[in-house]
Amino acid sequence: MPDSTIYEVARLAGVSIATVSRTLRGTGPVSAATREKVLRAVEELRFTPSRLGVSLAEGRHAANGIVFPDLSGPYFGEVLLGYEEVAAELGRSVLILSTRDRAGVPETVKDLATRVDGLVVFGQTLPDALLTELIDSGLPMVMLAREAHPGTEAVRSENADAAEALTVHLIAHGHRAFALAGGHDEGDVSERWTAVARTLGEHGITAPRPVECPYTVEGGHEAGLELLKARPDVVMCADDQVALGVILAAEELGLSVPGDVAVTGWDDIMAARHARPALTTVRQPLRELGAAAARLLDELIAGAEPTATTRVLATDLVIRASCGAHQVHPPEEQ
Amino acid sequence: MPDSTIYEVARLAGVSIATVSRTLRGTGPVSAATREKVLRAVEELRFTPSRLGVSLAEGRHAANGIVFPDLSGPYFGEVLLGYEEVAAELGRSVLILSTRDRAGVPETVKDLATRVDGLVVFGQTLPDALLTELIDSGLPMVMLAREAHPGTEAVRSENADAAEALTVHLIAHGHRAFALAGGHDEGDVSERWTAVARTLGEHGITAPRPVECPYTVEGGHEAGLELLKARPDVVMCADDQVALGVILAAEELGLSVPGDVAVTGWDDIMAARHARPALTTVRQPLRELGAAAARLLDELIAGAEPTATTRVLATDLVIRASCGAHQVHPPEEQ
DNA sequence: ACGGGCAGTGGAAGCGCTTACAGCCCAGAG
DNA sequence: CTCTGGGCTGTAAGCGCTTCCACTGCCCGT
Repeated sequence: MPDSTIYEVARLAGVSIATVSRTLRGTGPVSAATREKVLRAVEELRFTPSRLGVSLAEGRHAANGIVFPDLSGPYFGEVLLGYEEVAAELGRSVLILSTRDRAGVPETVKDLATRVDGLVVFGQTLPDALLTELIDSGLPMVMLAREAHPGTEAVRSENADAAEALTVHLIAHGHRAFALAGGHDEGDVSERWTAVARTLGEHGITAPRPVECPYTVEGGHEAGLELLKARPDVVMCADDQVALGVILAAEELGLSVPGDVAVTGWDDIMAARHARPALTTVRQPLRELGAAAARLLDELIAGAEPTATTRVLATDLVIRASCGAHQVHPPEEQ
Repeated sequence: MPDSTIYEVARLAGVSIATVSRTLRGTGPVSAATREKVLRAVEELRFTPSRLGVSLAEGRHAANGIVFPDLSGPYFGEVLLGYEEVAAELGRSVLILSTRDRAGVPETVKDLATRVDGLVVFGQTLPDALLTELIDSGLPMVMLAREAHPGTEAVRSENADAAEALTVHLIAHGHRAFALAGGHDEGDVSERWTAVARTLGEHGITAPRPVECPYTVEGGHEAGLELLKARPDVVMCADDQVALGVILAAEELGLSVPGDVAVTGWDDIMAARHARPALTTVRQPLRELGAAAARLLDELIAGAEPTATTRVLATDLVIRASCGAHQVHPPEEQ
């Protein structure tokens, strides 16, 4: 049962396609009688305008894209959720593209770009050259979890202050031998490590070099086994998953957390709260991140000039047991 | 800088748009010299064919949709990842739609339906009437985590056998007073409860009515507070998040898990492994679920007749500490 | 009684592409 | 030296919709 077209509706209603279009979109005047005929025909034919036709004529897709590396952890999923929700409110569909471990990303992204009115890209996901090419093509873009590129808007969550606060907290607990798990030379994580290093320096402690590892439990586990040989007082981790892996490694090595070694994460994923020991971490407003990106993109699509400004969303330090602050909290609310 | 069209390329290359199209798609013969001219023009104009034009002419979108309730837990994210990966391999984009707590779902779904060649729908997400309407419209559809609807294909993971095995395991551990957290009258969960009830019956145990609750940690927490008043031996939960909530509730009530009460989950999400006690659960092949759905949908789109068959993917019983089997496992691999 | 204005409608030109079909030209066969 | 058959290319007809513009009556004011 092939979908009916506006022509069939027009014929059945005995009017022109122009009138059908006007009736359905509420643009231009249509007499009550005609409107009635058209609606009856639409009903009978179960007519739904072809998106392709509409988009081609309107010159817009009414769809947004988003590019992210992965969806495995809770991080991207939450952001995506916030993004999709706002996009839906704004009447736009959402096309997704995951790049992790995938070949042919540039081609796929370019294809995606032809299907949307604008694109949100997670910081470290796309090579700079590709980014520039997309921007130059005039596609509205917003960057997530990274500083704005010229010609874009950006939104990320606060890193430096929280990192400093966390570091100060750890120092106050008497920790001196720091280890950092999960390195990266750009984006959110590097900002945090920079702030950590500065803060440590201010307290006369030499900052260690972060140990590279994938942002997964397994990655943290391996990095942990390596790092813990040096018996640090505390391992600060790039994210919660890495931290969970480090805790696992500590258990394996017979080290108690936080007794022998403290561990901290970042993000405050669900598992952080249920881990034992519960994870000290920094809560990011993940959903708001996605929502903000969707709104910024919408403005850009609506014609706003890109200002290359980076919005910064506030984060919260969440102290739990894994850092050695033994205080017990009442059950937390969602 | 508006994108250039095939007309401009044709003009610049001094040929017709038909030749440009043939050159770019590799359909029909084109002389080497002409090809060269065209490619040079394409290069110079940075021409990319408009997806809209192509799709309208081809009569297909080269895009798939997927409808799911939420992306908060790890469950849907993993499935989505598997889906998107396979869809990308098949050269199709993915449009997503989340329905959780959202008004106007029918309209939004219908809009989505006009943008894709086929749709994957999670079981309990859409009302039956809407489902039927979509199927009747001729849209290829596959159901996820639910029995096939007439006119569709379906894929879900095994429930009954695993539920029975889990129940038998718990009975063997001496548990007799069962409680069930997280009810639902359709889809995966109800299949599990049915199998649990049957198995309990075969052992002379009367099955309790499942207590309804949202499939979240908070939902499990509340249900747990309620359920645990009756001091069951074991609480079987609809999924891992609910189980984590129940464990939280038990802690609050001063009950030790699994000492005073055993708890089991379902899904084997990441947090299940890192919870203390680690959660006994059933592992679902989430990514494979999504991948299988994508492949089935592709066949349907390619013209295969829907058989209303439900594929069943195998699951694994994962015994950890929370059910009272005190054996210690070596660290698990991903 | 007459002209202006406007509500209501249809015609037709795109939007950017694919592809059936027809035409042209040239080499090789007869 | 014709004739034929490819190889290559262009023309044009869609694909389904929006919207500008022109046109027809009809109501009203004067």
